[in-house]
Amino acid sequence: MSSFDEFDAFEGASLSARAMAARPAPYLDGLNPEQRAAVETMDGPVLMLAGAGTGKTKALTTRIVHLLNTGRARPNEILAVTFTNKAAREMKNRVGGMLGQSAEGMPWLGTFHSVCVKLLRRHAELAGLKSNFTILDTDDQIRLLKQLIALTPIDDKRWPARMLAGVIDGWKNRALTPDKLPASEGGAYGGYGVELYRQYQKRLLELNAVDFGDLLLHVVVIFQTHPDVLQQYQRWFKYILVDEYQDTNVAQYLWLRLLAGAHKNICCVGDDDQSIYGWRGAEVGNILRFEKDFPGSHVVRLEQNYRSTPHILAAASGVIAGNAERLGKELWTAETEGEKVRLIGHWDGEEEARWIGEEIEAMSRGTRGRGPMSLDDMAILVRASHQMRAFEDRFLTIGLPYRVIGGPRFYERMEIRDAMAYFRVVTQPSDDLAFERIVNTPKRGLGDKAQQKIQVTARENGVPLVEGARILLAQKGLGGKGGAELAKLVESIDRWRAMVRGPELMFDPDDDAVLDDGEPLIAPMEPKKPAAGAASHMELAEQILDESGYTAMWQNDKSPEAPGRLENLKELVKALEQFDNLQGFLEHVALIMDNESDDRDAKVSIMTLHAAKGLEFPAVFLPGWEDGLFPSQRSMDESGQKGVEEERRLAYVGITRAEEICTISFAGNRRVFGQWQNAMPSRFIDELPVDHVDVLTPPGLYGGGFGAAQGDFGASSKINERVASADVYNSPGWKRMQARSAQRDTAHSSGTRGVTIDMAASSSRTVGERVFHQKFGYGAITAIEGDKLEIDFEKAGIKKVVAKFVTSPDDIPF
DNA sequence: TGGCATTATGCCATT
DNA sequence: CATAATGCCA
Repeated sequence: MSSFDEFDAFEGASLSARAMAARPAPYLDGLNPEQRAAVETMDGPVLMLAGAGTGKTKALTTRIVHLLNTGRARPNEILAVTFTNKAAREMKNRVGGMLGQSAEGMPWLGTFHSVCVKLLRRHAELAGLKSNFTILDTDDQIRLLKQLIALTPIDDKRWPARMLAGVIDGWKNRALTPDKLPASEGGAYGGYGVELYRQYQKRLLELNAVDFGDLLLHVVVIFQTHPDVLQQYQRWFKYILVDEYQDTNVAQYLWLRLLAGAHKNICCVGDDDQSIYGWRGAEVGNILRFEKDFPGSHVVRLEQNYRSTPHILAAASGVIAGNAERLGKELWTAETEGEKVRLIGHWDGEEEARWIGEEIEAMSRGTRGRGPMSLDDMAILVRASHQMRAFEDRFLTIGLPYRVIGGPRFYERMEIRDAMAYFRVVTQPSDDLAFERIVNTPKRGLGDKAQQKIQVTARENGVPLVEGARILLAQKGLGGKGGAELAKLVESIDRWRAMVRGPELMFDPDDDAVLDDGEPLIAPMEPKKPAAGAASHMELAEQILDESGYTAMWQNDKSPEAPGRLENLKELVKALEQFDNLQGFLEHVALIMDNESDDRDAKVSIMTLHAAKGLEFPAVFLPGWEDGLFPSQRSMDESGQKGVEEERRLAYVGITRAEEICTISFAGNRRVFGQWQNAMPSRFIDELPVDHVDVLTPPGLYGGGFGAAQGDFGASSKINERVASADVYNSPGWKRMQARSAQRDTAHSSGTRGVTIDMAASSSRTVGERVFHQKFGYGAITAIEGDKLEIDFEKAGIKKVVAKFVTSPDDIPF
């Protein structure tokens, strides 16, 4: 029983009686009028437009507490969904803190995906699954798709499986099942997209597996096709809260609308200016349309910012004002003090990293007029993860402690995935993908040929691969070393499977109980089996890794990373401790893709702008503000003006992370693909309101043009102090910047090292460029005449084609 | 079948 | 430049 059940307000009271029992609500006192309105407007649809730093989470958590305190709902009758585990965790902690007890009693507070897993486990059979289905990761997904593509005439060189995965994901985000796809999608993936999608879904069911998109999609389909099931949940979830509503995709939107359809007690919190996930299917339209979707809704605007100084807010506002479709919010603050946003240009990316490193050291020593600052209070927010390297390199050489947030994830490491595949083979008899992964890892002399035989036998008999292997062995179809090894493996798998703790429910019946009229929420369930004693899942895990020879494989490996991998495996087994069984752990890993490092040492944080959403730091560095990098060329190519707007929102998110000091920088030259390119300052820099910006003069730019050779004042702290305190908009730097943006459209090159490519010219074709043509395939441009290109195609020879029929090799020709 | 060298390709962001 | 994928050879 959860601690919430002892919460005295609920004891034996009927809903109406509970509702009337008004209790003191001291927690409301700390709220401003708007926040208070967002909390107290409990019935009916509410849209909370919450700008950055306006106390959104506070309002949201207080609302939950208020719902509980006024007896409107019991803890397990509130559905609260977020996008990230971090957000869910924070909400749980804060609600728990306000109530003075653990919030474990809120089973339906979680991410969209984790809530959907719960729902889907209960009703798996309605989707053609068993309740212990596996959640595939991207790797498995790609591998499966590759197998299916191999059965079609499609050339997977030209049409990579990755792309198909993206296409299918897009469909799932829009809640489109194979038979609901509009005819316009028929041409996707060389005309085979729809059929491959259909087969992929079929194969997933056979494997008793789902991918990420399926978690939402299956539940939506179940709700749509089983009104009785939907109705139960409509009644069960008395109040619905949604965080980051601007990030919802079509599937999530439908899901919410279905669940809120009856009582419409739904409170969506979001900020259209922070919608930065369009590329993964988020529809800003959802939030823009809220009032139409839910007639009679209350709209509350949280605009008072408690985070940043006035200059930082003004800079952010100035940038975001460039966007057209906005619901319109203007952040304001009661604060009056504060530094302006700092802007500085550098010669190249390394110089930028060096300067930021020195700046951070200066701040942490407190030599900048303010007291010493902890490294924990500083962050570098980059547009693309590859930008992180320059900083890592630099910080390693100067010994500046840093942490990369959202870097390579623990659970994505090879050894962890291998180990997990072993666990999956043991717990999931039909998990062929896992079996394929481990059958020859460590090497067992089972190469392509042997694996093919297993596949064929399995297919002929219509059984999973492990069983296929068993049959193959019985038929003496595989001799020699490989045969003996395979026999040993199958034997081991049998032994491990016998040790797995017996079957049990994959969901927790305590999550809900009975509806108000006494009707059980879902059909009666088998009771949970008592915990088995002897062989714990941790021991089992260790045994599996040992007996399979997997541990030995790394012990015998003399590569430098082998010890680290063994260490990771140990950590993996240790992590098992927190779970009741292997299945539970596998699910955790599939869903919780973040690695919280609990190191206590102060470190600078390096992360992407996307990863920074929801965070704040006293000092923020925003490097790499160059056209093509930020806004990213790809985003602009793919989505045009809409792309630029999303990038602009990203800029807004970045600036609003800063509490006191915000430093934007750009570099004139940057190495991309091992080649030097020169770049122009980001168009967003022009949009910064001059009155709120300090232009710093970079070291190395005294005298001479922007591209002039740099002086060698590099590490001199004296110079740095001068630089840091420079306070002239009329500085050479600023003028130069203005000049540079004025000549934006003029072709321009000024490099002194290596090749320079003018980024502004990249929209048109150049001789020698590699391109792709729908019909002729790949080729290189040999000549350009007006809008016609002469191209030497690899397969089709030299042809003349109209320029608009060719694309860059990595673009998607639909 | 497994190891190595060469070659093509990619550098957006995530549950 | 760095890695994944491919092809060749022992």
